Amino acid sequence: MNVASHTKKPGTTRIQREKRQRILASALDVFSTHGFRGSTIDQIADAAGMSKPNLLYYFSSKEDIHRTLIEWQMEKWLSPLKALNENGDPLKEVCGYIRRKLEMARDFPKESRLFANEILQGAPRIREMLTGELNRLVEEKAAVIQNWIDREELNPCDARHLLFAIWATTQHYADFDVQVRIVLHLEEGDQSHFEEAARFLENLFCKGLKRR
Amino acid sequence: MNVASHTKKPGTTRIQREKRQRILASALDVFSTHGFRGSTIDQIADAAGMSKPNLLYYFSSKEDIHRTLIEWQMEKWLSPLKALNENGDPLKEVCGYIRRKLEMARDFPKESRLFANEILQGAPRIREMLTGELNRLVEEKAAVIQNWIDREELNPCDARHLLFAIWATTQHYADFDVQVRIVLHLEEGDQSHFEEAARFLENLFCKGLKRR
DNA sequence: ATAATAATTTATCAAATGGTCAAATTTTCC
DNA sequence: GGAAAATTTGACCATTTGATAAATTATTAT
Repeated sequence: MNVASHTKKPGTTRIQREKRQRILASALDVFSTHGFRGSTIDQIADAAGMSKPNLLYYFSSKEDIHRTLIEWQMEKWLSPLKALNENGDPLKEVCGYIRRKLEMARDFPKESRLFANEILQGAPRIREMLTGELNRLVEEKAAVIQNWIDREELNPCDARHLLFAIWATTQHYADFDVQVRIVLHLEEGDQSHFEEAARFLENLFCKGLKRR
Repeated sequence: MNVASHTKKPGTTRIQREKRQRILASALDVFSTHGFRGSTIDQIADAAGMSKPNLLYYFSSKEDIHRTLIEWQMEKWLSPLKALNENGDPLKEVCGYIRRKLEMARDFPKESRLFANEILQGAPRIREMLTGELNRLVEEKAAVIQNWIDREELNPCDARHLLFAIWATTQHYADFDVQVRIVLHLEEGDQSHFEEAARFLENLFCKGLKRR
């Protein structure tokens, strides 16, 4: 009997675990470059080197693959903000957060584009995640930042808009990679601009946040 | 004989001009929320209140609609940067640019998402526009900014990364609107946060750029 | 009014797409 | 080695989708 289609996660067997991983890796490739609707099961199956029915033996539908993928990536996605430590030095903490986000954009651009595609198109499949997990985390960390401001360790500013600005500027290097490379006249593999970006952003946000 | 399918632009007739406009307006709705591959001619035709074959009487293909739409929006898209005046006061000019971009994000979010979708997915249909028109404009305006820096009227920073940061932070409010509204607990139509955003960004970039 | 032209509809196609199923093959376990 | 379970395949199906052709209905110019 078809085990995989009953139990969504398990992967009891070695083969099941391996194949599911291979499929998710290919799905990340495909979904991140074409969005959900623009991606086909055939594309994912091809990329994973297996037939469509075979792929559908491991995941019950296109939605199933997408959902599993998003859940699988969610922790990595939120981890940089989770690491923001209220007991650390405010400026250092914010700079550290920016650095981590920028490293994510450099090392995991597909993951960034996966979420970008989804949110850009109205987040129909991850709404609950935004109103739930993300919202709680932002609530918590915005309070931390507000606390720093109240204690006069940071220049007054809206904590949530600060988070938006950090997300936007860092993710930009992953989500709009094509444009960035064209404007900076960079080759495909070149990642030298991430150091310039880190310097620029650290400078920008530090000047904006440091009390004098 | 079918006029519209021969001459791409004209719209000699009143009806032709009006219908083509209606189609482009609907296409903006659809393409901006689903991306090119995720959108169907049927969706656009429905939104425009006409049958698919009728729509294809005015545009020869899905690509044709998309290309025309992009070309039609390109000037609006680039105009805020074009207005950056090298003879103005540097800080005022940059702040003005940020304000204009933010107003665009507020008043034309669909247009923003249209381009965001396209670039996010590798810009397969607007590559030439990026390597051509956009690149030239950025080249010109980056030189203007570099000039201000050389004359010590602005704090030293990488002009291109400054442009990225301005694009990212302002467009974020259009492209990731869903997320922004969830995090800020806003209703669908509410636009009050744009004033907060303007204050925050002006403060951030001014502090980052002003010489002391 | 009427002929010519423009606009619209209906019917239709071929390809693509998400998904199913039974049979065949391979792997696992005793 | 062989039974049972797991995996893979190929053939199939119903819809969707981009697109066309032909027939029909407005419009417009004379």
